[in-house]
Parts: sequence; structure tokens; C-alpha cells
Amino acid sequence: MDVWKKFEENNITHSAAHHLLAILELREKRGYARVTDVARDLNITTGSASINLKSLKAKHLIIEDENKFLALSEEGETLARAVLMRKKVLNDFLVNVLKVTAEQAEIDACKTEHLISVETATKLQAFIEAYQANPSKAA
Amino acid sequence: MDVWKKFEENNITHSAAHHLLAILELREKRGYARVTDVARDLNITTGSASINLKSLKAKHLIIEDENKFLALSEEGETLARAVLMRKKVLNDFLVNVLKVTAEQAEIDACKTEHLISVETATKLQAFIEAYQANPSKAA
DNA sequence: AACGAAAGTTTGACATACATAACATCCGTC
DNA sequence: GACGGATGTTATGTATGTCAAACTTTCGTT
Repeated sequence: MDVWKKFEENNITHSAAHHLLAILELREKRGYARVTDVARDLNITTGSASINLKSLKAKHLIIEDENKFLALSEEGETLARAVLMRKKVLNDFLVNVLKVTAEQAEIDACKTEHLISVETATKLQAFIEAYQANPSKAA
Repeated sequence: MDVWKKFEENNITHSAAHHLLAILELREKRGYARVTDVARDLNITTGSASINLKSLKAKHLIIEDENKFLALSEEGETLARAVLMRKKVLNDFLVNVLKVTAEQAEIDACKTEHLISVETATKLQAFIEAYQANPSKAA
């Protein structure tokens, strides 16, 4: 019932996913992530980032220490890593199997990374592995 | 630049796509589509449908006759049929190639049907055709 | 012609997600 | 210790998309 409405029922929005990913990547690359860093990374204003991150804090996906440094909660990191995994799987499929150009593959993977189900992601990953091991027996 | 923002830059929103699809399907099944019919089909209130359809009229994707009967403009129909085609391609791939369950395939296809690029949709379609003709030579 | 139901619109509210701009806070340097 | 720059928050506005509820319009039946 109402399959089309499930788009909104997603456990994470595109925006939220990218805020979490930004924190994950900033911390891995620079060792820290503040509101300003996230805003710069996503190319949005610090005002917007402040508001968006506040709601993620309220949902316990983000933790802030006394010095305003941001980190992902366990739940937030799990979510972010799941999104990253799906993005990689999608991108691999688009680039290596379908031969979509790198630019368009990145865009399409980015648009859908937070939307596809665990089932689809898992089966797509298995398919790619089988395909890359032996393209003629990917079935 | 700002690949992640392209999610919002889409030429059609998920909601708009489904309003157009509803009109297309209602007219094919019943021969007509009014605000009430679209609202019932999408399971939203007539108030919401009225507002949403007004903006689609303003964008010239929908035409309304003297008796409030709705039809797609040429541009609207082109858009709707493109979405339908992508939905079919995605669903075929998920069900026939990845063996995703029918229910989850429908959900995933519905979530992404309006997001994937023409390039990806075209290449995915070609892949499925090759795969179905001869699974061992889909490359 | 009048009543009531169906259809459609509008209003006011809420949630998300962005922007700009004003304001607050914090910190290092002079 | 005061100034200025960097950082962060808040206020206000825009846009989409939803709701409930009030209102208008239209139409068939009596």
C-alpha cells in the first residue's frame, strides 16, 4: 500500500546522509569536524549547517564535545558506513559493469545511495563480485 | 562540483512524477482524471492534490479543460513516460537479474525511477536485454 | 427553485532544508 | 584588557509537500 510514499519514509534523508558522511570524512582526513568544516565541505552556509546538525544531534546520530567538535555516535557511524558501502557498490556497478561515465556514475550513485534497500545492495554486491570474477557466469 | 546537491536539482521531484503518472494511468484505465481521482490514487487529500497540481499546471506539464478534467501536456507526457520506462527497466533488473523480491524491487524502483540519468537507464536497458538473451554473454 | 452531496480551492499549521543577515561567543594578539 | 577575526546560533524568508478544516462551486434529485 502506497509504495510511492515510502520515498519520504526513508530512515535518512539525502541531506542528513551527507552531513554524516562529511563528518566521517573530515575526521578521517583532518582528525576533526566542526560546524564550519561541515558547512565548507557541503558548500552550504554555517547557519544551515548549524540547524541541520542540531537536528542530527537531537536524533543522537552526532555527538558534540565541550569544544564544539563533532563526532558520529555509534548509530550515526553505522548509518554513514552503510551509505558509503551502498555508494561504492552502485558506483562499481555503474562504472565497471554498465560502463557509465565516471561523472554520471558518481551523480547517479550519490542520488540513490541512501535510497536502495539492504536486500538490493547486498544482491548487487554479490552480482558484481561474481561478474568481475567471471563475467560469463554472473548469473 | 557539489555532486551531492544534484539530488535537489532534479528536473522532476518524486511527488511531481507520481502526480503525472497518476494522471497517465487514470486516463488509460478510466478515461479521465480529476483532482479527486489523483488524490484518491495517491492517497493524499484533495487539498494537497489541488495545490500540487496547480504548480504542475503553472509549469505546463498538465492541462485542465473547462470541466476540470486533467490531461498531460506533451512535455508532461514525455516526462511521465520516461519515468515509467526507467521504473520498468529498474524493476526488470532487480527482479530478473538480481532476484530481489517483487515487493522490495517495486519499492526500490519507485524510489529511484525519477533520479537515474538517461545514460544509466539506457545502458541498464541494453545490459538487461543482452543478459536475458544470453546470460553468459551479458558483457 | 432548494437542498445536499461531491468536487475543488484556500487557509493555517507543520516538517524539512536551504539562504541571508544579525547577533553572540570565543580566542589570540597587541 | 580591548580589538578583530573566526566560529556558532538565531531570526527571517523561500520553497516543497503534507494535513485538517473552512469555504465555494457545481450538479443531481426532489
